[in-house]
Amino acid sequence: MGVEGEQTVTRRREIVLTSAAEFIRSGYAGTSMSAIARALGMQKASLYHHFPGKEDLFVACIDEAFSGTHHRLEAIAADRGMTVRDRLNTALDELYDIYLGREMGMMPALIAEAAARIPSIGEQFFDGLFAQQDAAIMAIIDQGIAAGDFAVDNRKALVHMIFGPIVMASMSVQMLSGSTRADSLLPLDEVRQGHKQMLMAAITRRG
Amino acid sequence: MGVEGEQTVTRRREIVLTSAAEFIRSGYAGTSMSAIARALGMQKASLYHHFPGKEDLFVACIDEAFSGTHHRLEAIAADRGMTVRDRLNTALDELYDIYLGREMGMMPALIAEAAARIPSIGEQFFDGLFAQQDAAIMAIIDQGIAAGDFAVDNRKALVHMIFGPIVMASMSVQMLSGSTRADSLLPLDEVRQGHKQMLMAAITRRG
DNA sequence: GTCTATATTTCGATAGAC
DNA sequence: GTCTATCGAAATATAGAC
Repeated sequence: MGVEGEQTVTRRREIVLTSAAEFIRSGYAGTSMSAIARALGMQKASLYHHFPGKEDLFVACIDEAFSGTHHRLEAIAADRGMTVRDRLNTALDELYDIYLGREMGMMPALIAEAAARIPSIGEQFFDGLFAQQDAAIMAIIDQGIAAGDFAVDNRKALVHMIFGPIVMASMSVQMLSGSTRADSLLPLDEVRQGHKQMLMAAITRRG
Repeated sequence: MGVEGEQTVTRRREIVLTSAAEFIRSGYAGTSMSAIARALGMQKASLYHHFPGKEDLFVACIDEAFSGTHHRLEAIAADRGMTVRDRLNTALDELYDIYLGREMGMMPALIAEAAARIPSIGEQFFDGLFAQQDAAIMAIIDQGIAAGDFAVDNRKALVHMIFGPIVMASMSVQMLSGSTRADSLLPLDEVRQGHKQMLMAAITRRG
């Protein structure tokens, strides 16, 4: 691949990252192609040269947001230099860092919103990229079950108890983005530590 | 209050309920005043006779969605005909029925989206109507703590572990609204029962 | 690959008759 | 209280020069 090809890839990725930030802040319908072009410092027509339309650009944003996370979780699951409990703890920290650091927790809400306009998008990502993240986390928990450390009654519910509070924290951050009292109303570190501790307690095998 | 007044109240409530359903399905920016008027079988100009603008109509939808829930939870907390565990269990069922029955779990996502356009809305409802629901649930849990049945380390995290999975389930329903495999991909009853059991286990005092 | 200019539709909101 | 008609702005998307 030559220099031009690499630059094209970089440019495309730059567009996707900027677009994702705009979608996260203003929603799918609330983000215009003009606003994205403005944030990139380019003209709207130039944006349409890289992506055929708004829907395609949005799908690219979802792929970008979730594909990387999936692989990072799998790398943690494969790291046998840690105990299973440490692997799970590291994976949960990774999820919090990614979901809150880039406000990626708004993505499920965005997809739910866009699903009314782009029918295929909902099932495609619930059963695709979401399922991959679920599987990566559950793989670590299955390691703990095999080792006799963990016990899980309801796997589907556990997934919701892992991702639900993280997604809700991200939405709350967005909700309070214009508030000066955001830090006191939503103590993120406290919620994060408490969430991790309650999760660990919930799956730790007793006896 | 005369007949005309009552009809006006009813008409206003009818508009709010229909609007809320439209906002939930298509998002704040994605829902036009024309679409709401069409769903009501009236003209757009008639809609503007009842509400001065889209923002005011949206705020009315949020109030309608959350004010009733708050009072129903408080009624459960005050019912001493049940054990504390049964009160909490009933309150959680009430939350699931309301949040999933009317897809009210999309409201936090809607408010997060609208917060970028209506700056006051985020803090107002996080610190207002949300906080009232949190307090109503925590009041029941505090009854259990006082009775020696429950023990809670991190109250903020517990609130996220109660509402997070419910909100996420509601968003997933929206996400899969166009899917024929929704029931198998998202077994709502299974998730609900598992969530309740894990919550109960997490706050039950041991020893 | 980026630009200016524009086509077409839809948006929130209003005026005024009835 | 509901309607028809309409305004100005902004939306997605395209045409075509450079």
